[in-house]
Amino acid sequence: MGYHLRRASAVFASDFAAATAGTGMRQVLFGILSVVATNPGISQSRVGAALGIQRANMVSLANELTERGLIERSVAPEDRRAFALVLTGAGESVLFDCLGRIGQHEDALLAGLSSAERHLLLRLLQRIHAQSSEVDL
Amino acid sequence: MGYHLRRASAVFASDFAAATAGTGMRQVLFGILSVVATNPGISQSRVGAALGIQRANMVSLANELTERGLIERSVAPEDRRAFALVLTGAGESVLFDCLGRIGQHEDALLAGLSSAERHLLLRLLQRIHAQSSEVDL
DNA sequence: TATTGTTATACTCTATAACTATA
DNA sequence: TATAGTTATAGAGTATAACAATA
Repeated sequence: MGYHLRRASAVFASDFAAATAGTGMRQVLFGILSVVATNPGISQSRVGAALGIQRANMVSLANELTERGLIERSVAPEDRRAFALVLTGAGESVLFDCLGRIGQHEDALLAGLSSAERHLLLRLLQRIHAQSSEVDL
Repeated sequence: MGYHLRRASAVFASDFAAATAGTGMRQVLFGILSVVATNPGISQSRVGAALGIQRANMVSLANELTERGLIERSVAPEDRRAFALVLTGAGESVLFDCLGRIGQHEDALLAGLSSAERHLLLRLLQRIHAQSSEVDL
């Protein structure tokens, strides 16, 4: 099972790269943007916990998104150790653009599966990684 | 879907590491051993094509397995450019040992899924990555 | 004492280009 | 000319340890 998950995941990963070519997006960055979009004001640590990214590795990723003007960091009022992350307008556009591109490509990849099979697959995968996730957002 | 595949795959990857701790095995190496085991005499390139590993990256991986005494390389009689790979006795033991460990751990990870759900998940994953695979062995 | 963010570091994985020897 | 294996190299992802500021 681990093997097949690994291979299927690799197929989607290279498809992601093809779908978002030219946008400078990567799977990790896209994941961060998504989490920040649905949880405005969330801290770096919490994003990392949700996505399985270590605090130390979140730093350069958050720097990258900040330097590109896709997110903004401000000191969290209730905890001055933490940064509150929010999407900028540009960040929202990039996220929206990528969601469209990825949706199209994923539809093509899943063309061989019926709608019922897709939903089933999605739910099974969720059940697998939900067990092991620190935080669910 | 790409996101959930990525996360589920990561869960199995870290479980693989835990299951095989101390054996020096990694997912890539294990994959190579498996393919060589079921296709004795296969060439490095063919292994790479089956597993999605580039020729250039196969070199150091095959070196590593050879230096550990898990596989043997011999010049292929019908094509002197290629190496024919076979498992050594030690390679078979390691593979067998890891298969046992991984089986146990995967059973635990999939405890929440019925037998029917596991088979379904496996078949759906196979159908996804079979489309994009160069070689099926 | 614990946690947030940070720096530094190292290892694995992956991707590309150029070389050699065989075909 | 095409392919198998090789070398060198660079980028991305991930993991750990140690530090400052704040809780």
